[in-house]
Amino acid sequence: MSSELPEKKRISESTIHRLSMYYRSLSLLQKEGYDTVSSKELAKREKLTPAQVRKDLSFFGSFGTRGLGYDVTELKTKIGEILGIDRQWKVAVIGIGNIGSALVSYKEFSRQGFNIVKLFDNDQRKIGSNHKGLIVSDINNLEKEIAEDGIEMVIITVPATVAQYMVDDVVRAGVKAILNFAPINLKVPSNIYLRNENMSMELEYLSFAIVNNHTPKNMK
Amino acid sequence: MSSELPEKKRISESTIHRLSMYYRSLSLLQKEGYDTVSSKELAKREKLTPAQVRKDLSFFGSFGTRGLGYDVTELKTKIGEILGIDRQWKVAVIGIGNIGSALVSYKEFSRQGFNIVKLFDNDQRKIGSNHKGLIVSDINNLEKEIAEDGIEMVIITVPATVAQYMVDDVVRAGVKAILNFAPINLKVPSNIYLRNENMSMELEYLSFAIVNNHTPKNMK
DNA sequence: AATTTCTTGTGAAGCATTTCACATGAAAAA
DNA sequence: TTTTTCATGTGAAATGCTTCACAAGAAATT
Repeated sequence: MSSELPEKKRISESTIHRLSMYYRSLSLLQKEGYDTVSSKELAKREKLTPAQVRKDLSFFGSFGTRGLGYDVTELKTKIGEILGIDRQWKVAVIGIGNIGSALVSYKEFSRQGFNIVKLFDNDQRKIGSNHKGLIVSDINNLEKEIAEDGIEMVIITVPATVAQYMVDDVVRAGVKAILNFAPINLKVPSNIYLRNENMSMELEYLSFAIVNNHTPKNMK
Repeated sequence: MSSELPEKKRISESTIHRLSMYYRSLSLLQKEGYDTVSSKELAKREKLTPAQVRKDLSFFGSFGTRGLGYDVTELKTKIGEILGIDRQWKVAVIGIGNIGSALVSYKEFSRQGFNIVKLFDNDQRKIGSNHKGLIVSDINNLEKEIAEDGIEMVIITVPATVAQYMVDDVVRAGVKAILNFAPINLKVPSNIYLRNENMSMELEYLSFAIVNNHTPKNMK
């Protein structure tokens, strides 16, 4: 006999992004001293509709009180659990160039529980150097060190030409998710999560908007 | 008598992002020596469906040849025109901290025609310093210098607490579009385009995916 | 205690986006 | 030249996402 298959709710990417937004608004509301917040207020702060807020939350449960709204601290905790940021994540940065070293000092990451604990580069001049208290490791030890440290997420900021090799290495090392800044389409096994961060794309969107006098439904 | 109102096709954000992707694939195809490409091949490279590719392009015209596909160079040119990257854009970076100074050296920007021509900071130690051949200006001259140079886009990489002031300044100076890295919701007049780049959000998405064993339709 | 006010949670409706499927037409092959 | 193959462009169908609208329930007010 087998247990029920877990119901696979298909949550959209947009919903997850909005959860991140709610989380940030709730942190602010907390600081501002609010105990409760309505979907209306939350929506206003994030330029959304109240229905959207309630629908997003409804995928995960009922967190509010009718007539009153949501308890700020409680909802923040709940969303933190849903997003998996109620814990600390070990993250490695691969490629300590301009972007890579900027990310090492990026406060928002650690604030959300993403702790950069290891840096890698292939440049002999960089290996051994200190960035914010971390020593840059040789990229040749990538697989071994990632596996040893139990690192689950990596950020890839190497040139496009070598990014795929890095991916292959970290996948072998047991990494579960990759945030890629290299402007290239990487191949990963289907059980590995990959996101691409492409900052040029955002400027291209703006360029398109200016040139075409675009009136979008919602600018992100 | 008045001329016809221009037909306001509502192009989705997704379509525009995919155009950026096609553009990049076409650049690569060009380098690889291909003269033509089918929607099938383009789709394969970007992990999309051929129908999606054709539909996206169809919003802007008919660029292909039946039985043959698209001329690589011609399509690339067309998409470049649509995205408005068939020209050079002057961009200023406001806030020369970790992220800001990394972006100054970010090659992808200039490669797509986004030229960073001016840097601003409020820190006396940074003002006057040289980054990749550019001298950091005093943020107090923001409005004047942006207007003088005819800068249309700015990238904001200042702390969240002061970002709104910067926005107000550059809007007065006549900037048309803003790419914001500060984790805050900025207010802009409705004729100004604003995009927010939030790198933590991408890690949060990955975190969610790992924790919930998420199977998304399309990981971006 | 009864009434009013407020706000959630959620099916259903309304929109938007993606995919299907095929007529059309160009190129390649016979 | 004729036939076959290939691949576009596009209405229509399917799917997915957002908004509506309201019953239900909790708090505040009378």
